[in-house]
Amino acid sequence: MKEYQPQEIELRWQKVWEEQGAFHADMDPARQKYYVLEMLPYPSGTLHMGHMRNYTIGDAVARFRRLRGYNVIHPMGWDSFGLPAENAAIERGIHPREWTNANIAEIKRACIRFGFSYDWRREISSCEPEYYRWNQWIFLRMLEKGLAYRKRSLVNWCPKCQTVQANEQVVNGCCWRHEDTPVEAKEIEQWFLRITQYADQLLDDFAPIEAGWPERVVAMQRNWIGKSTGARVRFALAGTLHKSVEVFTTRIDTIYGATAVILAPDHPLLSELLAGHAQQTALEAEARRLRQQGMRAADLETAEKEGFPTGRDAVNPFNGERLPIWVANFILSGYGTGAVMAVPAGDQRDFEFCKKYNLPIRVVVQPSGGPPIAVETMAEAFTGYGVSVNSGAYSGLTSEEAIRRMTADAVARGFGQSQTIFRLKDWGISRQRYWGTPIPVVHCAKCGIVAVPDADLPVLLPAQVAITARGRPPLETVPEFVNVKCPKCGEAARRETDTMDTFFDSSWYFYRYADPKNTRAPFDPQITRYWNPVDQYIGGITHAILHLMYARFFCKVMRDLGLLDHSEPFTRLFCQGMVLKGGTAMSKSKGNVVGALDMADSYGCDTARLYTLFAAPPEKDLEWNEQGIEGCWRFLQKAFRIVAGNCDWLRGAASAGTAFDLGAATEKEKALLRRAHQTLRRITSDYESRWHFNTCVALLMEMTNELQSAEPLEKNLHPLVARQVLEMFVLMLAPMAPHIAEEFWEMLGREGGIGSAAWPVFDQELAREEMVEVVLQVNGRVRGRLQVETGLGEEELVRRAMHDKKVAPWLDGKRVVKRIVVPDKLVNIVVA
RNA sequence: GCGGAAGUGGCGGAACUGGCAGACGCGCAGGACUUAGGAUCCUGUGGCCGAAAGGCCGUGGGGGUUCAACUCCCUCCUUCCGCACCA
Repeated sequence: MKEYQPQEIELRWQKVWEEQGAFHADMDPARQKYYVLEMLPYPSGTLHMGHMRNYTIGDAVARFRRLRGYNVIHPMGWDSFGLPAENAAIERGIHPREWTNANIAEIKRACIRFGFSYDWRREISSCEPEYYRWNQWIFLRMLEKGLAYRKRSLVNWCPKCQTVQANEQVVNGCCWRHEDTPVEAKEIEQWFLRITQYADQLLDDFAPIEAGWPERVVAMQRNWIGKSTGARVRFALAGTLHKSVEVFTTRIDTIYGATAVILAPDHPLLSELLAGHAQQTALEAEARRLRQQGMRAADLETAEKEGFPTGRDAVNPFNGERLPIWVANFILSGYGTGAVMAVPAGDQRDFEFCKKYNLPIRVVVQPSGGPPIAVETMAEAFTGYGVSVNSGAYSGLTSEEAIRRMTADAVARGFGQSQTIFRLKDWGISRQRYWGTPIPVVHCAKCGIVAVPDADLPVLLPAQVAITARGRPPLETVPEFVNVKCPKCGEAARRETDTMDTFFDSSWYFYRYADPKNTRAPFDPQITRYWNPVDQYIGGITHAILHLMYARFFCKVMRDLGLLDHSEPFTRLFCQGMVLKGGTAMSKSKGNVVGALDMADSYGCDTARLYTLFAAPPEKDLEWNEQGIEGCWRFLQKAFRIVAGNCDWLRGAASAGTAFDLGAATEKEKALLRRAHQTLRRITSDYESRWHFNTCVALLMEMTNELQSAEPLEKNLHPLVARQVLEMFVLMLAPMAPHIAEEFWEMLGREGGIGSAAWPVFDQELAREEMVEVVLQVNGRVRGRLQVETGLGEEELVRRAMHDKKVAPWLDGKRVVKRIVVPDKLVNIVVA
């Protein structure tokens, strides 16, 4: 008998698949499409089971959908621009392209070795001009629409990356790549994308797809966008005629309780307010200190609220009261107007600040119901809604009503307006580094910023550049790149030397997969109309905000450009858990990496794939256990022995051609058919919707155990029964362990490969149990069990239950109060 | 503080709309086959009491609803993740 030689089997089938183009998918309007996508990887050096888990899940889904008859597109490509390549280049003295392409080759080799069913004809690599020219094209369309613009502003500068990072790329005040290095505030002129213009859509468009997304991702994005509705109110500057300071508030109803106005330390009005102050210089220095403090976001939690009075007053527009204007470290210049009205009784931060500096506190909202609040005994602010008090004509109104009326009055009297603000800010995409897409504009002394004409795209990234990490764009050092003629006036001009954030590249790549070779457009809208949106996207939670929000933004922009007819790029999103070793995520630096190719060498990739699916449900973290994988290895061994031991007689019996009469089936035959169809029912729903691959594997293990106990099959089973059961088993196994499944299929004498097979058809009749075990309870406790024929009537069930010899003693001398019957499952007799 | 997820044997985890808690696998124990086994097969494996039959307890703690609760409600505790002075 043949032995299970996974490496041999796997390499053979991988070759067959490649020769047949088994995973090539082409547009076919007659067939229903299914787009499965795993987040495209950044080709860094290390490759471990953590990566492979992501692709294994996607591959199981893709292969299952193919068996179900869908036209499945399942592409793979490379997010190949980016800093690590450039840093590696600096360290090793090789070109980023060389480093990147070597890594791509390595990952691709592993993907092929794991048998992932990608359509490699659609492979893309974002560092190739064929791809990034369309980044430039899209950028120019955004420029035309006013969605890309240039502005000077404070940005997050990572000293290690020597470049700017977007707000989304700053984690705990540090760069997402260097979590131990705080970003610095730097004022710099750079390119922004107006993502804020889509803030409302980014929130609202979740509604139809939300069910298919992990809750926490939706919650995180909502949180990040941070919509807040309130009012902008203008406070006149006391002692001036027309000067004023504006605040934003969500609680205009508490304005009678305002006892100060507080500005951010870098509020633009501050220098003017301090002009002429006796301690002007000292206070300006103090403001600078507070501002620096604000940048260290990491220790904000413990940061004490600090501030100082400017000596100037503002006038409450509602009652004319003069309020001192303060400066404080906890007011953020980038949010709202960079200034607030301090209402200590109604806001905990204001409360703490006013307590510390002995500013007055005035209660203006009383909770409706419950004891009234008194200033003297107040331990914390009351931030809830209630009833307005001490608020002039508005006293007695509910908070909601007061907000409505006071906002309306502020508008009518000309010192306020209702306003919605967002925490989300525009996306800064300029990077002062080399290995990225050149931004296709020219700076002309005469014409200003001039777009590179479409006909001149791509603006090629020069190959020969001296890359050093010194904080200036490396492209500046290439005269033949920088010095150009202005496309408009023809005079000498300078080319833009910043490159794009690589998140630009990955914001639309899933459209390019649909039409990867297009030389006239990023993609043909006719083709993306068929393939997109992505039906199932799979990737790590790390991109919950970053990539996933940018991609949603791009989708909406491209829709408005007339390129797409949908508003959301990913109908369903799945975030897989990490693979851990020793409790932490695998990483080269921690030395706890389980190499993908090592696993393929020692167990074969089918076992490795099966184990990653079996050891934990896919959304949970998975602790890699060397002993655990043995179980999957044994399972495949066992399955192999069963198929190999029976394929000869089965193939011989195939020509017999007799029909099988179910009526004449033995108990063993019926039991196996029943098991097969029951397994099919459960596994189909587990593959389709629940994604509990761990239970899929468990079900197949049970089926194998049952087959094994029916050995010798030749003696115990009619060949048609054995064949049906084995073939069902093979097809159900195929999405998870595709190579051994192909081998089985062939061993069983089936031709054309699993690619031409269809998912088995469920047979209700065969799945039906003839006998069931009914649990007998007395007062809810199990006291006995009963074998009965399926569908037995309630009356009869109760009768048999009460006469059961184990149940009867518990009923003895008791009065039966109630009888509960769940047909085919349980009888519960309640006695008193 | 706000938002999200989760607490089940020695371990990873099952239990679908309230109906047998612990499927499947790992590990462990015993046995079979064997020169040998780290191969394979069989049996057992939540805790306590008991020779056994059987009984009692048991899904983070406490309370509740129900004939019946891992599942629903209240409350508390713990862990993980995200955001964090957002006005």
